[in-house]
Amino acid sequence: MALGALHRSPLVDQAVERLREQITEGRWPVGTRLPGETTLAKTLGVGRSTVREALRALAGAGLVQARQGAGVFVIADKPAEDWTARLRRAAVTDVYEVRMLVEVQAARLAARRRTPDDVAALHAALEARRAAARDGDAAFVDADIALHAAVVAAAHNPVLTDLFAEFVPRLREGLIALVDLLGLRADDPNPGDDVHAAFVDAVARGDAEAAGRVLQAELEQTLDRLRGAR
Amino acid sequence: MALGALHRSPLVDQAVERLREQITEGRWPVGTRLPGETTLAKTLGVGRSTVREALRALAGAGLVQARQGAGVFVIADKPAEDWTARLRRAAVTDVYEVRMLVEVQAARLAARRRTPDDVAALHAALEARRAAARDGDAAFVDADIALHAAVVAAAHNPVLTDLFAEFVPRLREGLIALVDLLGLRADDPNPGDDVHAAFVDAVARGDAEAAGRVLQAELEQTLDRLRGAR
DNA sequence: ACCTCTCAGGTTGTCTGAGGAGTTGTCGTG
DNA sequence: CACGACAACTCCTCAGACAACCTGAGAGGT
Repeated sequence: MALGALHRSPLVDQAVERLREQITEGRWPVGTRLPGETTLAKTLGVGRSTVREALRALAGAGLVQARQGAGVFVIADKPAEDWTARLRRAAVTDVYEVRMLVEVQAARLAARRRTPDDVAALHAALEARRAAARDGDAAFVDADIALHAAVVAAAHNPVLTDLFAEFVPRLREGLIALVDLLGLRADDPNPGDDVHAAFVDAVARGDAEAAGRVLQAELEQTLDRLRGAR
Repeated sequence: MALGALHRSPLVDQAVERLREQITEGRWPVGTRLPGETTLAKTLGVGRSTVREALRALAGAGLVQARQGAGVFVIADKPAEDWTARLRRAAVTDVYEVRMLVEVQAARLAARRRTPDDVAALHAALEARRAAARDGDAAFVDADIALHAAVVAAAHNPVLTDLFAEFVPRLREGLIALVDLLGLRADDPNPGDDVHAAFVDAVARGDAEAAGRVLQAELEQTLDRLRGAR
């Protein structure tokens, strides 16, 4: 058997495949407990270590979760769900609105938790945004987003930082289109500089209230423009 | 050591974390070979089988690939994981904090946009939460989360709704553990009922300010408890 | 009848030792 | 220089042992 295969695949990989199939096909629905390792070893015809490694691989893929003393449980039945693709499908205004909700609160947190390093990074990002005034729309939007990302980073919550990062590609798309469509930089190549400076200053001072208020006003204005431009 | 849960994490998970870090931080760039199993076992201070399982988990996540006789090679340096997997790896407190930021703002939006149908759904969810006071901790937490999800839904932003849904599994886990650990329902089987009622009322009245304030106070209290229970 | 405690059985977690199978670089030989 | 044998490395698989842990059943008390 398997004469045609150039490489006989390791037993672990075969076990992973067989287990994954049975999970996606609903033999073990989400929430149920899998048979014990020794049982699986017998039914699959392999050693217990092999079964354990196969289960680890599935755990790494996010399909199962082991709880010592209790068993191995199915926690998902589909390989993955791409959140960035989900955002791409959504309306820009919806994405931007959520970004606003998140970032305004993040700014409040940042004003309370920022370190001297954060403040330095913020000022550097503000300067970079000014320097990008000479460049094209894409580069300017990138610098703008980098400044906002620096604020979020100053909140010191890894989940928050990663969440914002998820939004970046879609925001970038929408903002570049907006700048181009409305000619926002026609007369002033560096729009919103004063607002951003005031905002950075509020975070640096630790004034959570002002930081949230200024940022919300700025983002709401852009959101209105996005709604109008649709 | 406090990898992010309320229980001690297994050695395998710790090994996975340490290896993942070093990969994402560029110590072993894409394409390079990792040290051998025995070497890793010595440097990580664990047994060989533990290292093997950790490597399997990373392989399942798509970060490395093993070739018999040759070694284990890095094939990607960024997680490429879906968002729920990311949340599962994060600290409960970090996840909860972001949830708080998002939901407080969502509540403000909901107070402005809620329809009569939304209000009816909110009242139904509140009743369901009261009815669940008789049930076990898991059922009660489910009812509680369902109420909060109903509020987010009333904001009428599909991205926001889906985002909250991503948080649910991790929140559920953490909250059930918290309720159990602190015995929150020991004397009162329906804790926080008055606060939730006031909150639903504020949204129904369209009082965005009150809705945000009440919810923030409630969530902050729980967050403090989570931080203390760690 | 209800509650609490104990305990036994089953489960995953971890380590060790032993071989098998495959790859790769070295080294001697022509 | 070309080539084949080979040794040293790698991962792969199994078996066994013990520890840590969870769960449910049953004993015992209230």
